[in-house]
Amino acid sequence: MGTTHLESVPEPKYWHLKTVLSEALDSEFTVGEILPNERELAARFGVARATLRQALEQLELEGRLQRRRGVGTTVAPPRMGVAVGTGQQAWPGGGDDAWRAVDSTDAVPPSTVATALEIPREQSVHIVRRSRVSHGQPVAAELLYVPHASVPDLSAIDTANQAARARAVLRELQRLQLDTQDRAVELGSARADDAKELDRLPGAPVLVVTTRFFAAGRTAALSVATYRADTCRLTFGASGGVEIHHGPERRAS
Amino acid sequence: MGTTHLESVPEPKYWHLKTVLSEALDSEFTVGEILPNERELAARFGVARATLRQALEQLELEGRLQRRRGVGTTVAPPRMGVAVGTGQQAWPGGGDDAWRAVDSTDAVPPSTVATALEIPREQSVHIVRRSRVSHGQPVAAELLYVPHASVPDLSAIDTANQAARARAVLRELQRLQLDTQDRAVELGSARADDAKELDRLPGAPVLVVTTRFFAAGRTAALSVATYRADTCRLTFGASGGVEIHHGPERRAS
DNA sequence: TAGTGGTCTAGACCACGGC
DNA sequence: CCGTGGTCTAGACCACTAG
Repeated sequence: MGTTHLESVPEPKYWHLKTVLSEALDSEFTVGEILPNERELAARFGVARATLRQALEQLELEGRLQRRRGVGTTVAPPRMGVAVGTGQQAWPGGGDDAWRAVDSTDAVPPSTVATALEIPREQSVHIVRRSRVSHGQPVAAELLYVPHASVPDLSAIDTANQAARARAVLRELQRLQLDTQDRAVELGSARADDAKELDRLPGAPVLVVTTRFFAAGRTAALSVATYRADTCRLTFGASGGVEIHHGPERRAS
Repeated sequence: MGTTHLESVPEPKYWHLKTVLSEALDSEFTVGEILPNERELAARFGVARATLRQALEQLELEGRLQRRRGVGTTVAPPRMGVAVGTGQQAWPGGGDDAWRAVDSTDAVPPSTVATALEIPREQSVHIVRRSRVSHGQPVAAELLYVPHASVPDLSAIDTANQAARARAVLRELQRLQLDTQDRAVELGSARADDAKELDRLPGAPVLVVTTRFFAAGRTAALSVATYRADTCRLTFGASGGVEIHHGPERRAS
């Protein structure tokens, strides 16, 4: 990594810096290697630390770097492909699900969720919390909202064992005939509790996958899954996904 | 685990600020309304402008705000749902496609693309540029990579009319039997040219949708589509998608 | 030209992890 | 304890848009 200072160009310094660092990462660093600290990097490039940080932020957003307070900045491995839709539709919690049921509560959902579920405001639903781990890393946290009407036969459950309660709700769900489902993906920022579960700071960028499950002409369940945007590439369809990534860009004129 | 975790963790100022602003947006502002400028807001909340900006950045990332240099900060409308997969598989450019072909060139793709296409490095391919507009706003820019082998009958085309050339490539593609396709979504930041097309600054957060098209046992084409992450919610499946969102919405008068 | 958001600086202190 | 990244300040100037 050279120490050449930056020329005065119309291009913002942090943008140029990001490009330089990106190329250095490609050619001079290996995955897992730790970079010089921010104060030294800033000095080396002749910019303020805030400017250097702006470039690092971008690279972290693109999944090239990983920064951890008290530790340092390391070169991140390529994003892992995380299968989100297998093509065929299926209830959550069935068969070889990648999720682990954490617990379940009974509470009033946010009004936006109530609207999507087509139930009255202030009506409580089952809220199942699940988490997903891939390659030894936590990659997603999910809240699954299930109206009582969708699992009418749910017997009285030992409320002390929350995980068992969660599994019971999922089991009851399987008995319904799944009509269809639709899905949406958008960018969000991690709430404090999700951030903790995902081992990130609050506000970290996440991909929010919202899935609506329809059965018997109703919205039978709603899943809001929060994936780490820095480490995950969400894949849809049969195969494992595409391995397109950063790297030298070239374009015709 | 017997210890009480009542630790009074001082919440970062920008995080608290974001919460306060978010609530204010719900209750005291209407879509399209312009906020006080950053210097005034910072003074009003008793923080430095940089701190205030950190909060605004988050809200913009979540699609709550839109900031335009020289103009001001406005309350953004809810994200628009943008259909990305209709469920059934289809070639790009067929029928009622939401895309507009811009031009086409013949060039060597990035090495990552060459790998995905299973072609040798340094081998040139057709690169079709397309753009997508929704509700009067540019929402996505696409680069479609088509190996020459996929469109062998493409006749000599008037290279002066780039748009016609692009349409010709797409037309030839339809003649192939589409076997299957897979798709991946990940977070990225807009390259300079994409940013310009999307009417955003370079580095703006985007959702990158990579689609691989298989035909005759080969990867016949590869699409890399870049969607504005601030204004778009990508929807999959038959219906229009879910309308999960932050708090109460009100319309401007 | 006036006012906005975008960039940048040179400091300071804090929270966390490892030693 | 020390070194790391995370937060915050109080300025400055630049780039853009609109009247």
